[in-house]
Order: sequence, then C-alpha cells, then structure tokens
Amino acid sequence: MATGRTHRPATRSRGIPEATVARLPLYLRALTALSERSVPTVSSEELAAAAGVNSAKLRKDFSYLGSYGTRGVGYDVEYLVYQISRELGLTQDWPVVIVGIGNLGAALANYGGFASRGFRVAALIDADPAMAGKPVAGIPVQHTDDLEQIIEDNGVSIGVIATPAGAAQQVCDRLVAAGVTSILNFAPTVLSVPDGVDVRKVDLSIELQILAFHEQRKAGEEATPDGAGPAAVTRRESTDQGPDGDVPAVMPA
Amino acid sequence: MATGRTHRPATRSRGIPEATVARLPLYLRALTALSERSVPTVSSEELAAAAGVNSAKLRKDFSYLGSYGTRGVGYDVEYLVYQISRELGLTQDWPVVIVGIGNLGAALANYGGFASRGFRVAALIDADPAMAGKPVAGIPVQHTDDLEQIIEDNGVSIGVIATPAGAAQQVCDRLVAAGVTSILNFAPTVLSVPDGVDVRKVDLSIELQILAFHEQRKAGEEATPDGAGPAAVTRRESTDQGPDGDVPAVMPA
DNA sequence: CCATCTTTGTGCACGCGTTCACAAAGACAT
DNA sequence: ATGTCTTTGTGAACGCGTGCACAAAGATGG
Repeated sequence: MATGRTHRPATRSRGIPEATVARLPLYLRALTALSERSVPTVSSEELAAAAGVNSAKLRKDFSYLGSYGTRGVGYDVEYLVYQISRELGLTQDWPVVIVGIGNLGAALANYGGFASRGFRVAALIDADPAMAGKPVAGIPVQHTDDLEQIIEDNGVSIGVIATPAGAAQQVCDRLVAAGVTSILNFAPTVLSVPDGVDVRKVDLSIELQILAFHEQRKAGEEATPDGAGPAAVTRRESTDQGPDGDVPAVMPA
Repeated sequence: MATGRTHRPATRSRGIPEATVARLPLYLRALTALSERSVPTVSSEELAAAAGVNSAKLRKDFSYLGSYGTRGVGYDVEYLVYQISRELGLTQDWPVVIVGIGNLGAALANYGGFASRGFRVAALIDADPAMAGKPVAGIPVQHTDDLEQIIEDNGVSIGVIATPAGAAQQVCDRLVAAGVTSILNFAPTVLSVPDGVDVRKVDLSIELQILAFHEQRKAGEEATPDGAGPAAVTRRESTDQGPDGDVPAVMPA
C-alpha cells in the first residue's frame, strides 16, 4: 500500500468503514470492465475474484451500502456501478489543481485516469516563472502567486502537491487557507493540517523500502535453520556482518 | 494511503508486524534529517512528532527491533539510522528495472528518491521500438525483447511496472518468470502472482476517489439535522436526488 | 552513595477489520 | 403451489493494531 491516511483516525464516515471505502474504487473498476462487456449480473464470488479480494468481505462491504443484490442471482452490474459511483461522489465534477509541475507533476497532468472518473484538472501551478504560460498536457501552467485566486475561481476543494519536499508544507498551508479541504501529497514530507482537512500520502520511496524489507527477508531465509524455506533464492551476496552488526551508520540517506 | 499490500496476508515477517515495517521508512526519513543537523540524540516524543505518529506507537515499533534507547536520554540518532537501514535492507544495493517508459515511467526514472536510498535504476524497458536507445534520465531505454536477459545480467529482484493496464499482467508474468520477486505496480490492474512474490500497488485514481468520498461527506453535512457540522462549506451544488436516487448508471467509468 | 527526575519499554484493554459458516430469501422448474 | 437450488446478507469469533498508563532503568546532581 503506497498510502496511509494521515488525519481522521479511522472514524467511520457514515457507518461505512474506512477500509471499505478504500476498496470501493477497486470494485468500481472491476464492475466497469464488466459493464463494457455488457455483462448484466455478477455474483459476489466472480466479482471478488476480479477485484482480488475475499467474497465474504465483498458482500459485507456492499451490505454497508444497502441491499443491492438478489439472492440466488447476484448483483446487477449497471445498478451497482451507479450506486458505488454515487457513494464515492463520482457523479459530480471535481475540479483539481496540481501544484509543482516537475517530472511527476507533468506525468500526473497527463494521466488519463483522472479525467475519466469525474476529476478535472482545473489548473497547473508552479513556482518557476519560466514555466508560466507554457502548456503541459494542453493546460497552461500558472504561477504560484495566483494560487488563491485560481482556487476560488474554480471552486477547487481537492489539491495535489507534487513539489519538492521543502516547499510542500508552505504550499499546503496556502491551499488550505484558500479553501482546499482534501490533499493528495506526493512530496516526501509529513504535512500538518487543521482538523477537517484530509491528507493522503503517496510515497514512492517508502513503497520500495517496504519491498526491500521483504526481499531481504526472503534472501536471508537460506540461513535460518527453521522450517527451511523452500528453494531459497541466493541471488545476492550476503552483506550481513552477523545478526547484530554494530557498525556505525554509513547510509547516505 | 496509496497502497495496499496484495499478497502476504499480514504475516509477521520475523516478529516485526507489517504495520511497523510500513512506518520504519518514515522514522528513517525523520532521523536522517536530524542526522544532517548533527543532532546526537532524540526522545521518542520528539521523533514521533517529526514522523507524525503517536509516541507510544513509535516506542513499541522500536521495541520490535530491540532495545536501542537509553532511558532518561532517548535514542542515539546515528545508531538508530543504521539499525533501521539494516533492518529495511538498505545497506545493500538493490538494482531495479522500470518497465513502461511513458510519462509516469520517465518521471520515476528521474525521481531522486530512489537512488538516494540504495535503489539503483539498472535498466529502463519499453515495448515501443522507437524508444529503444533513447536516453531517459541518462539511461538508454531497452526493448522488451531483452527483458529476461536484463533481469539476469543485473541480478534484479525488484521490478516497477508503469505500463498501460492492458500490458501489466503480461509484463508481470515475464518479470516473475525471469526471477523478480518484488513488484511495485502503478498500472490500474489487479496483478496475480505466485506465492512468494510480493506486490505493492500505487493507484493515483483510487486515492483521488477516496478523497472525493470524504469531500462529498463534508459537503453533505449541511443537510444532516444531526450534530450540525461546524460551518459546512456549501461550495458545490447538490446533485443528490434524495438519499436513494434510483437513476440507472450514467458514469463513463 | 543516595535521591530525584526523565524517558524508555511494555502489560493491558479496547476497537476495527477479517473470515467462517449458516440461515433467510428469492429464482426457477415442475 | 410447492420444492429445490443458488446466492446473498450477517451473527459471531478471532486476531491485529493502537493507545493508555505505569513500572523499571538509567542519568544527573548533591
């Protein structure tokens, strides 16, 4: 998982558990694919397989939304697509601003997955004056000075931060002051926001580090006299200096 | 949270809970910043604030690694940086391949956060013959045909998939067959992998949808006769057609 | 050497999330 | 109308993660 909710300590939003909300987009995607293939109904078992989850979990998730299934038959695909879309708020238009148009910001601006689900890139904002006016993904980049005005003019409530870490908190503060109440943060920093503002974090480096942890564990399984992991892959040389190497830090960070 | 572990159902890897592992990179980042400012020691309270977590949680997390603190004083910054780095496997070199060099793939290749933490971009791979040989982030793009050879030559065990959704599973299968055992997936698809392979997913569109859900909830709080949410922002027109609108699906998906 | 003060490490309780297993509900055939 | 068969919806048990609150440990000063 590349994210971690920051604020809002798992408070059930309206009877719908946070964990369920996080899976709804997954179901929606699977259902949309079925819809395009004109499949009329689907069972919890089939849909669960397509979404990569347990079928009991899926049924319980849907039970929070209401009783939308038909026993003995399954769920009506089109109807469920609509219900989930409505629950997620995707039946309305969400203008979004992206702040920080570097490599990542530009990639996000070009990302098709946004526009296709009710999210409209209302503006691109960057602090570099040289960027101003230059079009990225067909949208002219605007300068940070006009941030507040842009937010207000477009009624933006969702902001995406793709700036360097050093600028993120400052940008965040300005977004919040201008009325933004939801932030998707790609900068590798902990943002502090007032109550009522939601922050979700996407950190590429953290994801890789978690993978590295598990990878190291797999590689080290050859040594454990334990259950003897099946066919331990010995691909990399062991840099270990014993289980308690006391060498002082050398990591560049 | 932009991620969700797919495989490996929360199995404690070696006494260290999955949730703790996911926070270690966060602590490491905060500690690195302290180290650069030459701060010798730090208390659990201070470090927790910097990492944005509860101090009791932080102490419990560290207790899984061992007793690295000194009561009455706190934790030695340099020592802790080393211990966490070692635990995460960052004291060794991790060659990584990125498959799919579009907007996102190119942005990832340029992303500095990788190289700075022991992750080395060993190769960039794309299916478009026109891309072959063209340098991105100083690294020449290679063709998909050579995928297996590249994995083997570089001893790669971590792969990043940034292809379109349609190609992801196929690329995944080839990566796994070639020996990759950890995958970071940016494509909006559920990947199926054999046991022993870890997949982490980063899905930008899902993150936005989760934010939209909470945003909608905030906006709709004006109507609830309940506790009367403080100063409900009435920024967007209510598209609601009653709490149980029975309109058939219209979403484009 | 003793007293005091700070901070760690953890026992414990609580709540959320997951999963099993089954009763209720409806479709469908006869 | 009745019986069978499929699939939903959910009660209940279990396990993980979180946070409180405190005892143990060590530093520091007299």
